[in-house]
Amino acid sequence: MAHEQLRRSSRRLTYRASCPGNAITFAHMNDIVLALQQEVAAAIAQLCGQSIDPSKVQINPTVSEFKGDYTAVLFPFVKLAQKAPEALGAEVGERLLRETTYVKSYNIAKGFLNLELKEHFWHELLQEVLATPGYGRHPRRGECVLVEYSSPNTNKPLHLGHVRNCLLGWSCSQILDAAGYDVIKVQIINDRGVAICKSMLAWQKFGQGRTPQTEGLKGDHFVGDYYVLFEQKTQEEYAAWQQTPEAQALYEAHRKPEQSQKEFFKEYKNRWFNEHSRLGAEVRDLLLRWEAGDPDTLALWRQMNSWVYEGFEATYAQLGVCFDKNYYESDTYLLGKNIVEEGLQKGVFFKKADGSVWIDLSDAGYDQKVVLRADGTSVYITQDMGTARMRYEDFGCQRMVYVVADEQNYHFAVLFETLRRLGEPYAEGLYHLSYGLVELPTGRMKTREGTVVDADDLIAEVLQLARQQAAERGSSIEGPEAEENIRRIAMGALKFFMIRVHPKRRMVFNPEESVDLQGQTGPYIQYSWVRIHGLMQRAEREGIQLSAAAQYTSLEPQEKELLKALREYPSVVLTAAQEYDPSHVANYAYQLAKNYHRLWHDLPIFNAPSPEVRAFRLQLSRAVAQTLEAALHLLGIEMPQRM
RNA sequence: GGUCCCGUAGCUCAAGGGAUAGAGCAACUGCCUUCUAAGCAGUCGGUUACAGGUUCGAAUCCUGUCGGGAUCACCA
Repeated sequence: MAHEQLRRSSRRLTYRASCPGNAITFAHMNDIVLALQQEVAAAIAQLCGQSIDPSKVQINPTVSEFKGDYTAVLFPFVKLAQKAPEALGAEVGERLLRETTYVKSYNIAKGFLNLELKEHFWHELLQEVLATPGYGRHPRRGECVLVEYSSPNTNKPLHLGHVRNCLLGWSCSQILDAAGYDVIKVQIINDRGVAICKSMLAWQKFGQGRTPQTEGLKGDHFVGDYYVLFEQKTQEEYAAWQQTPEAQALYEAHRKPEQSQKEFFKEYKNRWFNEHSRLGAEVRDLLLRWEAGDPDTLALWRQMNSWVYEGFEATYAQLGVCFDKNYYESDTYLLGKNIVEEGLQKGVFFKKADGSVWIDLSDAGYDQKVVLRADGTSVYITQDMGTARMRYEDFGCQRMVYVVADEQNYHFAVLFETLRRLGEPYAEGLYHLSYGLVELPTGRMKTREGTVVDADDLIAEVLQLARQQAAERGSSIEGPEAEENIRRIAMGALKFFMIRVHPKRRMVFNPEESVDLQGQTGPYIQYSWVRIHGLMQRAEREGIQLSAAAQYTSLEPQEKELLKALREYPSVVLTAAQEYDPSHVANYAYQLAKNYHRLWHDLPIFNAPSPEVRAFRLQLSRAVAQTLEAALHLLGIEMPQRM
């Protein structure tokens, strides 16, 4: 099957249009940016005599070249206030000094009003982070979101593309959960059709009763091997057929000018398979028997699929993903016909002379699409309509997210538009989380060329790399704990590598270089956590009191940077949820870890010059560790105890 | 050909319309007798594909051009 990952969207369904949650912008209380926005808006409003929307006031962290912590951008208001930027800044700055309890000083550079905050603000911020259980998690909204991801075929093992799909789907689910939604995770398993019949037939003919157990193979690989074997045998049959007089005659009769025999037969293969191949005929026969419910065929089908599921479960367990419900194409492939009937009655669909049913989306920039064949059987989109409604009936989710590669953008655009015209109640909440294919440096992965990167192989390789690096470092721990640490590091590296790039981007994976463990990586972030973990253990051992922290008054820039980063976390989660984009969380965690590594290097923590500085830095470290752990948890990355 | 997506350092990627476009990798150079060097710091590397436009301000928004990809099945 040409498309391993059966599913797809369009950006025309923008978040804003489809997401009612967008209106709720929860931020934790006393947020400094919200407060500054309001104060600045009020100050400008007073100056120019008309009300200003606080959300239009842009507040940024001050760039390092200037003195200050946060900067209000005043350019947009100079015309309104009819003052020079500097004068406007001075008036707003003075008012902030007067009216607020937290602004210590200000300075103006062009239209930028740089604000320096008083020390007590930083202490309060730190205490709030520490005192908020699940800091960064948002209140429950009582709204349900269903996320579909993975969507495997049962004729072969999972590959690199599925890994990206699973990691995106999982992290997106975690992020939506943290943003306050009730998330249902599902997969649709493509368990029927020609592909699995090929594996079945090959096993029947050549398997000689072998099983995954007798061969010592994972079930999905075992079944996949028969799929490959089928393709090999077919190729052999085709090669032999090409030598026959019948084939030669066809070539002479139908060749295009200048077309070589090789090119001709390459093009002719599908037709040959359908019209001449003995194996092709047998597969079609098997599929017919499956559809007729032949008991032997169904028994074989169940047997082979159960082998595959065992294998999938093992891979999912390695990836740390799971599902609340599985949907099977064998259950859903006949669905949607009643919807077609409704659509005809509503006049959304129309019937052609041959009896096939269509929808005309040309006014929306799409084509006419068939939704039911002339013989009354379903097509892909019919099933998807049926499945969508089934899910809505199962869970009542107003929003459903499909994590599917971008090659299916058109399909999902059409599906969503169709459901909208049918007036389905969840239609506005449909979203296709469309991600770019993972490519190799040589281009797209191709089954036929044997360039598919297998998921299990990939995981094994990264594990091996992490093990090797741990050995080189002369790890201080051994046994099961060491192995668990290595597993977390390896998977952390793999997951961060896949998630940190924007979903929509195609990404290139170079198996030669594998996955880095240094630099901008998962282990880099884990390492900063491990450092803190070590400090905390020591603090506990030595019974260090942390209550003196508030006595510390002259904060270092490195400390403020960390606190500013901590403040951002809840809004990062929200943005990631709104945009269905886990890469925001990944890049945030990296920034936070980077800031911490710098502080670690620049400033003594345990050996700080005074007990209150030590207490403050330990508390700050704890807040960073807590936030890093929470952020990585959203990506499915666990922390090793030691590195 | 129509539609959609993408084009940022040699490579892999960041950057809510905001100040001098940032990281990592690769190459070179420093830093372990102080909390773990899977770390830190430095050097090198950019006309953000190109041309216009909008704006106080554009990698970001608009138009066009060029380049890459996907898709345009009564396949799933």
